[in-house]
Order: sequence, then structure tokens, then C-alpha cells
Amino acid sequence: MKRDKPKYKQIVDAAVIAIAENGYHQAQVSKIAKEAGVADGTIYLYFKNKEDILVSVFREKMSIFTQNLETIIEKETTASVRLLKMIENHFRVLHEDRHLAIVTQLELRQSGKQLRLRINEVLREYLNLLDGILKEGIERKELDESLDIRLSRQMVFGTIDETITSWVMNEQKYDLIELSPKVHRLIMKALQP
Amino acid sequence: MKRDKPKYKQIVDAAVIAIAENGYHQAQVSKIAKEAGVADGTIYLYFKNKEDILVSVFREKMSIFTQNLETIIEKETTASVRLLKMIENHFRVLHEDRHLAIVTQLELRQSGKQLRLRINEVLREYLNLLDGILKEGIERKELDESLDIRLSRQMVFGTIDETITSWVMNEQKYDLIELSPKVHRLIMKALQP
Amino acid sequence: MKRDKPKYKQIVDAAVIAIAENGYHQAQVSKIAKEAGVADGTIYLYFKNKEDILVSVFREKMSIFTQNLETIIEKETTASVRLLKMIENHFRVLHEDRHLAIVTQLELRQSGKQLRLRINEVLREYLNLLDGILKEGIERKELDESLDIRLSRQMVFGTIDETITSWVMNEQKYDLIELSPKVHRLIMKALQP
Amino acid sequence: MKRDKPKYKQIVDAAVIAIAENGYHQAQVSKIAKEAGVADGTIYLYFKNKEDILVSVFREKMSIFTQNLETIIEKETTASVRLLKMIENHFRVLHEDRHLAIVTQLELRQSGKQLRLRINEVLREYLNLLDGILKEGIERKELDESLDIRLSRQMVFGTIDETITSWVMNEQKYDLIELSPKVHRLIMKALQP
DNA sequence: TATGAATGAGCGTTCATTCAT
DNA sequence: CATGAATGAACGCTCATTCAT
Repeated sequence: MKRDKPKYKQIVDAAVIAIAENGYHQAQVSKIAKEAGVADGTIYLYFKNKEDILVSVFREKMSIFTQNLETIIEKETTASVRLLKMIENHFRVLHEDRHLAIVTQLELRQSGKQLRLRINEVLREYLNLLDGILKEGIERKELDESLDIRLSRQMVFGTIDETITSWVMNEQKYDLIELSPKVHRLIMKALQP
Repeated sequence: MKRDKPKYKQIVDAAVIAIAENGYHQAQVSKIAKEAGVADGTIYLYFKNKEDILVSVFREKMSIFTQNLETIIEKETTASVRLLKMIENHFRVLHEDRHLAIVTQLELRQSGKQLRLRINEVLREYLNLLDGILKEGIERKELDESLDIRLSRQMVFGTIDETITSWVMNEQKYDLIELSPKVHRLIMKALQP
Repeated sequence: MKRDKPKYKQIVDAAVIAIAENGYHQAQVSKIAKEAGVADGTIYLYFKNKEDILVSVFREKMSIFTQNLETIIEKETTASVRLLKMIENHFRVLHEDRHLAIVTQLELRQSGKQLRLRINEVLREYLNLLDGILKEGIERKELDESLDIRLSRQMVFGTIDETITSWVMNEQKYDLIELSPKVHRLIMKALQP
Repeated sequence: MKRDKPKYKQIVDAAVIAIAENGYHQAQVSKIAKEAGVADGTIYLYFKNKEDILVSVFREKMSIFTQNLETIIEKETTASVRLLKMIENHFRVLHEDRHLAIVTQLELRQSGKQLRLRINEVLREYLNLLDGILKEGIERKELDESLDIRLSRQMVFGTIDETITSWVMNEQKYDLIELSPKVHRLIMKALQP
């Protein structure tokens, strides 16, 4: 409820760790509380219920991607570079936070339908930015004007998502970031005029 | 354990319906048993535990995709047509079985890490066939020889998967099958020399 | 749900003992289950929830009073004797079951409003029989015809109830049954023409 | 602990309102504090614990009945008139304070055994005055000399209490005060020589 | 084989009370 | 005196699994 108090972020971060280390279904509220160094009851001063913690985790962390992407769109002008930076950003953030990668790619997807829907609302914002990049790219003739926006977005996001999930499932053995140019090249080939 | 007895398939089919109609977390063993028309205890004569039912659901249903894809590879010779037929097949099977679509795209993903790993083993077989198509296409110069197989596979599967999930989440409002040529065209652009 | 199975009565009786010995708020479901010699979960095969156990306790036990009173009304013909037998019956049943007396007079009254209302529905049946005795007594000129039925019923039941509660609160030190004629005489004086 | 400070009465009054409006089990300390316009912690400067608040509520409010009854005994001389005035007083006070009526007749009875015993101590004072009226009435031959004091008291109080509870449960739909003469007449018939 | 009654471990949430400020 | 953020113990209920018949 009080999202600016330090304890709020403290609990969100603890939740990421607890879920990553124990799995979604084994991340009991008491474990999150212990990880955060607060009492069980304290959780409920900052969150309505357990689902609220999980949505908050997603919203707080997803905002990193969204904010970075907004900055990228401001700084860069071509669709191609914007997409490259977007991929790099997406890969880098998750590469640098193993726990977060596990949580977003594997654990949070185990949530029930209700939670999934609320998570998708948050994701929508990120995808809207991606749509914007694609639309502007088409207007500027940088991208193939016969492209279907929705389908293109699904390809871009689906490819990125599948690449990361594969990497997480392989226990993050290889370097994800250096895949960026290859992924970018593949995607651009599909999108170019 | 006895996978050929009719009751085995009966329970697997009941599980698909129970999960699709109630959601993963509300598909209790007793509901599956009732849907199958057997007693709760009977389930355990055919399956080791609940997870075993779910893995079996995935294996039995995934084999439809795999078998169809094997036939496609036999009949068709070019990578492009094979991929088109593969997309069409994938879309058609799920378009014709609403329950199965919901289960594979949404519900089964809510399972724990252990189950997901076992499901991925089953999926591997399908992806291996896809890898084969890509490899042969490259050898025959039909596809860009600089392609990274894993990355390409992730793009193809990621795009297909994301497209279907979007469709399911939109309550299957539009026609999935007629998206096939557009998805195929997009993918081929990325893969072509 | 299955009220005729022996385990149903077993649990109801266990609940009376558990509540009498521990108090309403300390009679956890697990204590009732232990007292009944069944597992916690078994309770829920026979009762919808904890409230359902408590309503059942009251209904099952109250039916003793109601059935006895019906027999008394059949056998006896005058209002005076019927009331005497009713008082004797009420006192005797609770005198012979210390636990039940504690539960009905003290513990069950601690229940929430919802439960209280449901308990009152059960009690209504008993009070309706009492109303019948009073009405018939008035018609036969055995009782004062200027009596207000509701008020008279409240006096009769209020006096009986208060007498028993006092006895329970005094730790059942004196003999309740032998109070019957005195209570009867007092009540009859008020009701007689 | 400081019962004369204004904040003490402020909290007691807030408790009556909070309990009447929310029910006994939903009248959390925090709600009482809010209703009283003080912080949760402040409650504990004036009361030992929650039970102490509730006993105080009963003691403070019961003193109204007791004081009025003492005045009545001083002013009136016959047992019959004293009882009539007592009934009228009891009915009037609760008729004029809906919240208090709900709290004393319904909500406060949901308290645990410990609290009920302490409440009964407070009630004893009132009942002692009633006993005095009855004893003096018998000595003066206004009442039947064969009466058992305790039993008579139980009848008088039981009838009054049951009448009020019925009225509260019927959502205070009819006029309670005008029942006084009828209740008085019924009781006097039982007590008269 | 098939049954289904019985089991019991496991967990999200509430709320009276405390105590540092 | 007053505050209100923090505490943590306590409990009803579910459901996968077993086993006597």
C-alpha cells in the first residue's frame, strides 16, 4: 500500500529471491518475510495478499525494462537500432540478475489465471512501446510496409522470450548478451522491406 | 503404467477436459476421476501420481504433432513448404481442439519446475524434427547458410507459440488457421538467404 | 452430509465434549477430531465447515427436547401437567448430561450472529410446541384468557433458561430436577385464571 | 486505569458503538480506537487489555440501571410499584439506546467464559437490589411468603431478559416500553400471595 | 482390477499487544 | 501522555495418496 517506503522494495526484492530459490509454489509468505527480515504480519501492511506481492514483483521489475526502452526510443532514431538496443537491454537486465531471470521466465508463469491476466496488463505497456517502434519504422519505410503489426510483435517478443527461456533452462551456461546481434539480425531480416 | 489399456487413454482425455474447464489448480484428481468415470483410487493403477498424469497428457497429445510433422517431412521436400505445413498443422490441431489449446498454452505452464522439465523432454523430439528441417534447408542452400540453428529454431517456435498463446488469450475470437501464410512468410523472410 | 452414518453422531458427540471442556473458542476442529478419534479431514466428509458442526450439535441435541415434548403433549391432557412434565424433562436431560448443559447454556451462546440465527430456527420448533400448550390451555379455560401468548412463552422459557443457566454457573452444585415443582408452581400462578 | 479522565469514557462509548455496528467479533481494538479518535496504543494506557474494555463497557452501562433502581427503591414503597418502575426503567434505557440494547442482549454474550463470569459479578449488584425488593415485599406480606427468593428473582429477571432479547432479535420493530404493564401484571400474578 | 472412505501435512491471513519515538 | 508500525502465534480447510474390502 505504501510503495515508496523502503520496506516495500525490501519485500519485493525478497520475494524475487525466495521465488527463484524455492520455486513459485514453495515460496510461502513466511519464507518471503524471513528473506526480507520482517515478520509475517508486516507483509500485510504493504500488500493486500500474496497475489498482490507477485503482481508487484512483476510491475516493479518490468518497469525497469519499460523505462529503459523509453530512454532508448528517445535516444535512437532508427527502428533497427532501437530493436537492437531493446534486445540488448532485455538480455542484459536478465543476465545481470539470475534470480529475476528465473522468476520471470519460469516461476511467475506458474501463477493462476487471475494473476496471469494482471501480469499481462503490466506486460502490455512494454509491448505497446514495441508496437510503436514497429509502426514508426514502417512509416519511415525502414521496415516492410506489408507487415502485420501484431504478428511482427509476436515474432519479435516470441523470439526474445524463447531465447531467454532456453538460456535459463540450460542453467544460464552460455553468454546471453553476446547473442544480441545474431537475434537482431534474424529479426531484422524478417522485418526489412 | 499400462498405457495401452483403454482406461489409460480414458483418463488422459478426462484430464484434458478437467484441466481446460477448471484450470490447472482446480483440476483435482477427484475431478479427473469423475470426468473419466472411474474411482479416485483407480487413477493410481494407471499413473504413479498426479504429475505423471500431466506428463502423460502432454506426451500423448504432443505425439500428434510429432507424427504429423514426420509425415510432412516425408511427403514434402523443400524447407519452405515443410515449414508452412508444420505451421498449418500446429495451428489446425489446436484450432480443432479448444480444450487442448487451453491446456497446452495456458494451464500446463502453471506446473512446477520439475514437471516443466519433463514436459520439455517431450517437446525436444518435436524441436529435433524442426532442427532437421532447418539443417537440411541450409545444406540445400534453401536457407541462409549463416543461420544459427538454435537461434532459428527459437525464432520459429517462439513465433508460433506466441501467436497461439495470443489467440487463446483473446478467447480464440479470430481464425487461427488463416494466419498460417502470414506467419510463414514472416519466418521465411528471416531464414532465406 | 451423511447424517445416518455412525461417524456423524460420533463427531457430534465429540464436539459437545470438546466444547464443554475447552470452551467454544478453544474447541478447534483438530480437538474435535481428536476427541472423535478421526483425522481432521474426516470431519469435512460429514460437515461443510465448523459452523455446520455447531449447528448440527444444536439440532441433534435439541431434537431430544422436542421429541420428548411431543410425547408429553400426546400423553398428557392438561396444560398444567404438560408444563410440569416439560420442565422436568428439560431439567432432567441437562442434569444427566453435564457437558450438554454447559454447551447449550454457556458456550453455544458465544457464537457469531449468523450461527445464532440458525440456532434460533432450531429452537423455534420447541417454542412452537410451548405456544401450542399455552393456546390449548387458554381455549380450555385452564389458563387465564387475557394472556398474551408471546409474553407468556417468554416468561416460561425465560424462567426455565435463567434457572438452568444459574445452576450451570454455580457449577451444578445443587439438584436441578427437584426444583421442577417449585418452578412449575411459580409459572402456573402467573398463568392461571 | 484512570476512569475519570474524559478519554476513558470516550473509549467506552466508542466500544459500544463499534460493537453494535460491527458485531462482537468484528469489533477489533483498532476499530474501537478509530471510533474513539485515538491511536491503538492509547487504548492500553486506559485499559489492561481488550477484555478489560468490555467489562468496563458493561460496568459503566450497568451502573445506569443500578443507580436508577436505587432511586426507585428510595422513592417507591410497595414491591409492586417498585417492580413496575424497575421494568419500565430497564425497558426505557434500552429502548432509548439501540446500540446498547444490541450490545447487552446479543453481542456481549458472545464473549468467552472468563468475561461472562466477570460480567456476572457486575450484574450481581443489580440482582441484589431485586432480591431486596422481593424480600421486603415478602416481609410486608405484599408477596407470597412461600416464595423462593432465588427462583423468584430468576423468573423476574429471566422474563425481562427474554422479552428484551426477543424485541432486539425482531429488530426492535414494536414498542418495548408499552409492554411494561403486561409484563408487570404477569410477574405480579406469580408473586402475589 | 476396482473402489471410495479415510488420512494428515501444509499455509495464507488476522489481530491483540508492544515499544521506540 | 500519545502514537502507530511492527510483531508472530494461531487455525480452518484442501486434496493427493493409501489401503481394506
